[in-house]
Amino acid sequence: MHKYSGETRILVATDCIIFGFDGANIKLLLVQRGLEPEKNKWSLIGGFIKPTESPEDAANRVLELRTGLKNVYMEQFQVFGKPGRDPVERTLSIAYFALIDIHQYEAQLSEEYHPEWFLLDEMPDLIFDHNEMVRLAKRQLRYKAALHPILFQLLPEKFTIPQLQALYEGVYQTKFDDRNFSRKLLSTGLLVKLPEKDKLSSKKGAFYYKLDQSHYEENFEKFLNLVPNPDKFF
Amino acid sequence: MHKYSGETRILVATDCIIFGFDGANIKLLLVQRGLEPEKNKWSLIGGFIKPTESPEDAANRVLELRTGLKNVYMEQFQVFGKPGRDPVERTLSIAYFALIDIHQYEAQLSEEYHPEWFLLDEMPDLIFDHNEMVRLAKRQLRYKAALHPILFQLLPEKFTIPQLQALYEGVYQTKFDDRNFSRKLLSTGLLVKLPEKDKLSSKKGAFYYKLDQSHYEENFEKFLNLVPNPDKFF
DNA sequence: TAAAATAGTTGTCCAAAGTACACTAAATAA
DNA sequence: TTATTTAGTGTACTTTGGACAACTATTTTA
Repeated sequence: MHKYSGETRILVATDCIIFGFDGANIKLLLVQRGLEPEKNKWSLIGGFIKPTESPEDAANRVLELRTGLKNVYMEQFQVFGKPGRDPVERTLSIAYFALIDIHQYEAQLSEEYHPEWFLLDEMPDLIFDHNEMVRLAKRQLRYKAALHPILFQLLPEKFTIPQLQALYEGVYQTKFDDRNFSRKLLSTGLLVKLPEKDKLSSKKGAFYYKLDQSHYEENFEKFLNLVPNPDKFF
Repeated sequence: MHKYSGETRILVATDCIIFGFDGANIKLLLVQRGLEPEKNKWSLIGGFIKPTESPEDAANRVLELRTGLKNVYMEQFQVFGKPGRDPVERTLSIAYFALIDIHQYEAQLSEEYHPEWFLLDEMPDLIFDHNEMVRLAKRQLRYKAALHPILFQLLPEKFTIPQLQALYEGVYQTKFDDRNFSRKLLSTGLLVKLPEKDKLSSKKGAFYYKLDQSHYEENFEKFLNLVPNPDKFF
């Protein structure tokens, strides 16, 4: 089974930084660690890679196991591998980040592991180097969202322009000009206007939009500029 | 020593996609694999992680061991971890990409492992999934170089504007307008003009420039736009 | 019925950046 | 001295980005 001789095999885990949006705030999904050391301390959702699965498969399996979540937008983020990062044993972690619409997945959240959503500025201290992972993932989210339309992954299928703007404003912790924002947004051609309105959040009501899926996929790699002066936020 | 029980430890390697520039062409540094299977077939520079070193340390150690190269610009790129990617044994590879000035490091290249530089379009077939790694790294290079001034890492300390332009044209396989290119470039404030000229490549001679190092480091994260319509190249 | 709140459109002004192309400058070679 | 080659600047036009004003529309509440 060990065919390359003289080399050391090490434990490899995946950890997932899960960003969610509930329509008003951006949150992070955490669980309480189930084993010693640091049992019951808060942590990212993670677990070890099995011999027959790819890291992507592992990340998805662990995510479903611990939270019940499936078919979630996820991308490989970064490897954390300093010796000593896990005090128990040398462990390498492949970090992923995921973006989800909190309401859409609310029902699925696992009873067994009771994961909880935390506001970004009300987060508990995390185990190991997970605080650092989160810090870097937040930065990465701002970076990538300034270039590509990934934040749509945080919204329900139908959403309003004010909702989308609130989301961007949450990510960048700033206000954008409504008029310029909606003008830019509509000019991308990414959105399809629906006949219905959302009447909950305002008196007038805001029209729902959905993504033009094929246009979205074709243009995902193209640069977008919904965020003014993005580099000042990193 | 194994403290988390019931989990499988796996081999972890680093592989490095090393881009070099010799003043005219972009090349890739490859070595011939020293062990079975696929012995003597061309491969990226890689090796296994030792128990006490971080992945970054491993990548640097392996790079120095196999090529003699030290203090090279390197960044973490992507993990390749599909089971079966190495037919011998499950191996996970953390891929890095490195950028170097070929002439600067020419003397250091290891005799023992005789690595060789290949033009991108004259590359031999590589072992395992290394062809795919190279394909993705080329794409990543184009992506990142469109946003940040990383290509300077491929040039000697003193370089001319025409050299730099040739480099960009090599990366994007296209021609840029000389006049606009140099004007954009100089307006970044990244360059310091030197009193000497390079008289080798032209009659008039082109002034040497060097990087304003502190300005470079401060602005590394800022977006730059030396490449017109960058997204058409991905 | 009027005031208030939010959604959404349009327009204007200004600055900065992108692009095309003509031109000048410096050195060498014939 | 003149032609040639390559380096680098200038100029004119267009496009885009961003700040902000004005106005309309729709519904609720006082």
